[in-house]
Amino acid sequence: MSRIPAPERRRALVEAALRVVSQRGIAQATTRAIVAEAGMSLASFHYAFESRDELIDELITTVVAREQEAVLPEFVPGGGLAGILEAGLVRYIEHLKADPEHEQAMLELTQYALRSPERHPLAVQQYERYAELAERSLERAAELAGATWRVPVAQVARVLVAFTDGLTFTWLVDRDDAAARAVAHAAADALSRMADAP
Amino acid sequence: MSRIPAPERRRALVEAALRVVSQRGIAQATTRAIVAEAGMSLASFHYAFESRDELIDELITTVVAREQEAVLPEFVPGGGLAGILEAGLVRYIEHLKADPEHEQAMLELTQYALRSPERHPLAVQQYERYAELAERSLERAAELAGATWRVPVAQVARVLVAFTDGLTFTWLVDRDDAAARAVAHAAADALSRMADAP
DNA sequence: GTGCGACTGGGACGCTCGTCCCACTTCGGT
DNA sequence: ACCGAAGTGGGACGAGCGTCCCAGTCGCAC
Repeated sequence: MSRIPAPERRRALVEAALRVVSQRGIAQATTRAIVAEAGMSLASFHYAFESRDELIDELITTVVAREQEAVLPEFVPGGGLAGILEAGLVRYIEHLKADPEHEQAMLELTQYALRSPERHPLAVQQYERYAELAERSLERAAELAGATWRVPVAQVARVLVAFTDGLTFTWLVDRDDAAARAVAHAAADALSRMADAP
Repeated sequence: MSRIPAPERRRALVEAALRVVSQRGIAQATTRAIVAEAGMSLASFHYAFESRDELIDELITTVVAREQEAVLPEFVPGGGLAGILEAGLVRYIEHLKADPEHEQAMLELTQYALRSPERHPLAVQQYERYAELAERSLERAAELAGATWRVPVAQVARVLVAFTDGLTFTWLVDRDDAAARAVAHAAADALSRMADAP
């Protein structure tokens, strides 16, 4: 094995861990499985990280920080605010269908963090980040539609996050695209009513 | 230990397993933890069950079959359909707050089932059951409000399940009651628009 | 009361887990 | 050229896991 400085190795291990969690679940993300995925020896793991817990924590923070605005809204001519929001959610569904394992991994990491008191803040952070991204999308959508939010955007954002979560979870179970679109439609409808049209 | 016939022991073990999963998560629900919770010896476990997997499967089916219509709607004078639905969802929030660990356990069991191909059908069954319960609640709500569903109720039910799931998951993370009520309000609003008032 | 099948308890098995140790190799600065 | 620090590899550790075995004990039918 070629020599790799520790910080770079940390990054490689985090990436490998994400792949293992996505493909096999967090319970199967053992030090040995991660190291095998990264093509390293077991000793390298504990040279780069104090413990498995330290890696999992870094995995969560890394992956949350990297989260993109997946549902950045685009203008839909004639659709109004509801149409723009629905189009955004439909695009999220496409993203979900393209990489279901990633979203499943996110959900699993959240639930994992929820189980230990010292990791709970990580889950809260994760959802604050989601809310932040949702907020930006909602502001952009209102701007495109020429509408203004009647309710504080931060509050609307939390509703959007909850709707997206439910959409994701149920789709992961039943893989029913039509049902997901129905949820997207209903959610967009509900959200749009929290704004005033110009 | 007094002598207990195997079928009864199975039931006791399933109950103990549910308590362990609720309190400590499915990863910690080891055979030893479960028998300790049930106050039995380890050998009794494999006298009643072939394997841990068999118990987990039975735990999931048991707990799904037992699921109640938690959000059975009541008439809310002057509220209309949206009001009735929102009241039902608010009652679900109360139920969630009263026993968060149980709902968390449900979510965990679903995600666990999602991870192995032979268990995936259990998760699907679980959500079919949820949809069925949601359907009955929606029919009852429409009846109380004197409204009729414009969209097939089964389809509305899936949207309700998704909304409830999102509500549950996000509340488990942030424990924000106000945000949960906002989601309930928006969800009820969206659902009520899938029906025609009389 | 006696026999047999149902049930019990303790201990042990083989395996995998996270972690650690230590001899070894490589690299950059002098 | 060399020396100390940085990085590597294999093997081992103790603990915990699911599962199994087996000698023992109970209760019911006869």
